Amino acid sequence: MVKTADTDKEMTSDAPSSMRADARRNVDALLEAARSVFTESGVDTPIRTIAAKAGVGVGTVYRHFPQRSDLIKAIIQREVAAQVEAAETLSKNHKTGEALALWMSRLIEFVGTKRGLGPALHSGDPAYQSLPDFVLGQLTPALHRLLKAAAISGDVRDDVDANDLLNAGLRLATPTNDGDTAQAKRMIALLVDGLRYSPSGTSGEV
Amino acid sequence: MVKTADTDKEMTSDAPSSMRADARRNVDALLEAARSVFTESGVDTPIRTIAAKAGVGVGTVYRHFPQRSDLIKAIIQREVAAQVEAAETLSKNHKTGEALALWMSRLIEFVGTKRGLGPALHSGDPAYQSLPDFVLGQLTPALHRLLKAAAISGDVRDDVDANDLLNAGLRLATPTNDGDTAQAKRMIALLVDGLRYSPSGTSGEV
DNA sequence: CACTTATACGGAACAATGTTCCACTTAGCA
DNA sequence: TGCTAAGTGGAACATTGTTCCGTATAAGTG
Repeated sequence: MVKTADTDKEMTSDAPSSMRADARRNVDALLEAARSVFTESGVDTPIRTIAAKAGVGVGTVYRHFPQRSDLIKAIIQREVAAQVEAAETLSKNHKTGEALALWMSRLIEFVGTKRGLGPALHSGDPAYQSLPDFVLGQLTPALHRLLKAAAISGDVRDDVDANDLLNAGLRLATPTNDGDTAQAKRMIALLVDGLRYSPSGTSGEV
Repeated sequence: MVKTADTDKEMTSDAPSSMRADARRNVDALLEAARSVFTESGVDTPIRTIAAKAGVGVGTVYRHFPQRSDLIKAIIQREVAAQVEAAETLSKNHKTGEALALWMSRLIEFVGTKRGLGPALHSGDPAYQSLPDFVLGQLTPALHRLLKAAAISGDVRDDVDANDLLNAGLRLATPTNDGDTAQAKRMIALLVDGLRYSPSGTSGEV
């Protein structure tokens, strides 16, 4: 279910047509190699391994993707876009609160796609530095809209920041080492219930 | 298995008296060096650096602490014990729900103590492998008691697993790269509010 | 097509770090 | 004092990130 019917033309989204033919070919091969390696072995797989799988030298990898995060970004672009689109779709087909809950839950599949992506997002490792900005930058506006709509309709409280919620969601969505997502589901659900709780009652302060 | 009365003398907790004097000296020096290095530079500081700071060779480090996590464990033992003790103290001085909330919030200080400890707990890196088991093993029973008490008194719902909650808490408690804990506080508070919400639809909402 | 050149390539080379191994040192003991 | 098992230090090897540069070639140009 991950792979949708791609047109068979590789859409690398990273290849300005001004690029030399061999360069383009190598970029494509790298993306292809990285895609499979990231899924199987994780986003922290050695560069040499990816280079070998793509049949190029490491120099070529660094030429096109100076930082590891650049390679990851190129690869998860689709997933990020899909997550953003899901916000649109969900809000059309569900009540605001439910749409929000479903979108948050969908973060689990988003993060689960590439092994190690979750930890990478919060590790602070300089090799991944630009990843959080990229992901948060894309997803925050989408979540913001869902959250605002749900707040206005009264499905959830209105004192929660989209950025906080997204960060929390991404942290909880990261699967456990053994790849089990059941716990993630429960934790996300618990967090979402926090949105439904109205602090106006008793406490809520710590 | 609770720690029995530590005296305030340097309690390395890793030094059976059967140990040779020089070995004991080295272990102490290592713990001292590691403690400061972990706080300043993070738990992923190179072994060589720690060895140098302690004035020993790397072989000596590996002799006493075969895995990096062994060194970390020795160092955070106090903090873990303090967090466990806090459960006791809090439940004596607060209502059940409040005690639970405060304890969850205290995870932020616990995790914030050593730079990089949070990510290490969830990274899946084999060098830290035994850490999660160690930490969860100590903290889960404590949280379980708090959670159960709060559920019985009706302060929180009763369908949440202590392990799930602890995992979630630890993930959310991990500070952002810049060391800001404000967001962590808000996220934890939101999670705790999820405990107060009753999924059956009625009772939780006042 | 032959020639030129900017572009790209590959991989050797260097640096940082984890980890092992063993010749040498020394604490504890008789 | 001398013996021996325990402990030490750091050289040596393995892995990986990253840079650099001599070589190869795509794509124009005449």
